[in-house]
This record gives sequence, structure tokens and C-alpha cells, in this order.
Amino acid sequence: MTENGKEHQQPKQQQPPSPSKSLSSRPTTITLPPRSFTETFFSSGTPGTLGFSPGPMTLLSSFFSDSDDCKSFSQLLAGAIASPNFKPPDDKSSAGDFSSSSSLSIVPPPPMFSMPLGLSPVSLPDSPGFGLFSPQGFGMTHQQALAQVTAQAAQANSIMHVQPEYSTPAMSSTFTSTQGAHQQQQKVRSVADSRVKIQELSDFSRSDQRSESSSLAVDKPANDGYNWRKYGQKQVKGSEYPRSYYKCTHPNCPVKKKVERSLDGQVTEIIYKGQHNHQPPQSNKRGKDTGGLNGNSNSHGNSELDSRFQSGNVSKERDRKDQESSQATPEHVSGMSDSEEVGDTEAGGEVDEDEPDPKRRSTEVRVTEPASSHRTVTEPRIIVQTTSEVDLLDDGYRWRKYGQKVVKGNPYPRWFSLLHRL
DNA sequence: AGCCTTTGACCAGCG
DNA sequence: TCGCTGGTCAAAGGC
Repeated sequence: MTENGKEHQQPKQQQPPSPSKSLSSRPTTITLPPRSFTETFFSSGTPGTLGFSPGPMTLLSSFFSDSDDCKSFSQLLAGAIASPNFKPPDDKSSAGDFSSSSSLSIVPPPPMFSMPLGLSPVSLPDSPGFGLFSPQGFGMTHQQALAQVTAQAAQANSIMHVQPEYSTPAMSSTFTSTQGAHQQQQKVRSVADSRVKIQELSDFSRSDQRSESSSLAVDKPANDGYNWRKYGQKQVKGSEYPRSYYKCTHPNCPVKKKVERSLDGQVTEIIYKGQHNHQPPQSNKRGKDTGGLNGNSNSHGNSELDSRFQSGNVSKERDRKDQESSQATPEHVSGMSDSEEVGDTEAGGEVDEDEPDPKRRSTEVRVTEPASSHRTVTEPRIIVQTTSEVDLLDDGYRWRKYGQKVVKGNPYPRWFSLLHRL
């Protein structure tokens, strides 16, 4: 109630009635199963920095647009794969095997970014300057996040699959608004860079993992370096668990996030909205938050994902309808069962079809984690939704298509492909 | 004292 | 226009 740029003070400004539908862009979605390999993963980082490029889809492209090292998302992924722990795909070349575990899938559809909390790519950002989405340059970029996630997945010995699903130019536009289309064209930073950041956060992750087991379901949002204040909670239809609404406590910061936690306190989904217009508070300053975060609630590494994945501008929120309509590109999927992709799993369901919530006007980044019970480490699953098929396919890596299928809710066929060992 | 969480009510979008 | 649903408000209480 006392925060400065509270919404009530500026009613609805953050969510314009029908934001630019024309601009609407699809969010990129990356979904990963909760994983605990983060620790391992983080240990192998390399220093580097990443720029953050907010923006829905272009995520992928933007992702890799900061450095000369990488060209595209795939490259990042590749880099991740290259990690010592990376294990080449298992040869699940048959469409029937999609479900097979470890697989990294990139699905282009909605401009969202979803990933299992377990991977806690989010956690990375504990370091200052790692904040997400800020046009000003604060925070990490989607690319970074993606890279991180990817890396983690790779470490988990997972197979990666890329699937350009729908490409939404619109998405790019949204993105562009803040970062400029140029960035998208820029080269991507090396995965190594991403890892670096991850490493920095390694401690974070660890603690998360530990607490995870005893997670108390506290509502504190994750430890993403930002301070959040819960302003609401509600049981939403279609969701097993209540959804909590958080706002960034920084004055005038429009960022909000929605978090769903399972009964055991594990975060099952995080959806960010907006971009931070400030840098993450210093750890010491965050003391309070940190304490709160680290303390009970957040201990879930999962939640940490948050802010880092924010994307797009709030103002540019796109309408779900737009998203759907904008789906104009073929899908390219890899490594995951159809059902999963379609959205059957708790965490995974979000990715495609299910995604659309009429009310979700501005989801930009989305992080999901399978509901609790699966604490055991399982293969990571990553689904990246992008509007740019080219980014995924034309990334200089070799993809082998092993299946194609028309999935519910998507007018275009989805391709299933496996990434060959780099 | 300040900040946060809780929670029922209210509001707005959509079909 | 109505009902449903998601998102937000804001009073009350806790730390």
C-alpha cells in the first residue's frame, strides 16, 4: 500500500485496455522441468556478460544478439550442450519418443518464456546488473536467461530439440520497441558468458535446492535480486494451486509477476510482466528482501527465476487472440512427447495451446516447474517459443527432423527435430 | 514505524 | 446484458 508507484495510484496504466493488439507479439516460452543439477551446472561457468534484451519473441534472436560468438539461440544451446556434462541425444529419432526425457525443445508460439524453476536460470541474477528487462540495460536478457537455462539443461545431460513453432513477427516488434531491431540482428553472446553469470549465482541455487526439499510454501517470490510485494492471491481456474500476485517494490517499477506454488511450496509457474526500470537492489540493501526471500519463502530455487525473464513491455502486451492469429509459422519441435508439448503436464502444459488466457494480456516471460512431487532430478525439458523460425533453424547447427505433426490449437504442423551433436 | 501478507470485494475483459 | 474469470484494491493484522 505504501509503495510509490503503486498501481492504484495509477490505475490501469500498466495494463492498457487492449494494448496494442497490432503490436502484439508472441512470447517465447521455455519450459524446463525442475532440476537440481544447477549446482553442477554452475560450477562450469565462464565469465562473461550478457546484455538483456527484453522482448518477447525475439527472444531467441535477441538472445544471441549480443556477441559475436553466437549467432542464434541454437548456438547458445549448442554451447550449453557443449558443456562437459552434456550428453548427446539418445537417438530418439522417432516421433513416438518425444516424451523421452531429456530434451530441449524450442517452441516458437507464444511470446513467452517458460522454464521449470528447478533449473533456476533465474537465480542467476542475483548479481547486480543482472536484472532483467530493462530497456536501460539493467537485468539480464532473455538470451541470457535462455542461455542459462540451456546450459543447465545441457548439464543435465539432456538432449536438445528445437522447434520453431509459430513465428510471430509481431513479437519482434514488441521487443524492438525497447531494444531495437538491430539487436536482434546482432550476434549472440557465447554461452560461456551466460554461464559466467550462472556461476555467480551458484550459491544461490544451491541454497535453493536445499531448501527446496523442505520448502515451506511461503509465498515470498523468488530471489531474483528484486524486491517484491505480494498484493493478491487467487485461485484461478485450471490451476491446481493458488496464484500469487507480486509487484516490484521499487518505486515506479511496473514489473509484476504471478507465481503459482504447489502445496509443498514449490513454485510451479512464474509469469513476469513488464520490465524493471531500475537495477536490482544490492544484496545488502535487499537485506530485508533477501532475508525474506532467502529465509523461508524463497528458498525455493525455483522462484528465483523471476525477473530475469521478464520481457516485453507492459504496454505492449499482446492479446492472446493476436497471439493465436499471429501464429503463422510451422512448428519445429524436438524431443518431447506430443502430449507434453500440447500442454498436458503441469508445467509443460503452459507452452502452447493452453497458454491462452483471455486475461493474460501481457505475459512475457513465463517460468514453470512441474509440481512438486517430482523432486527427483529428471531430465530437463525446455521449450522455447519463438516467432522466428529462422533463428532456430538457421543457426548453423544441424537439426534432423524426425517427425511432424499437427497439434491441437495450432494450424501449422509442428516439427520434431533432434539437434545433432555439435 | 514501516513494510509485508492475507483476504474479501471490486473491476474489467470476454464470450 | 449477464455470468465467468483473472487481476487489483485496500483494510486489517503481523512481523
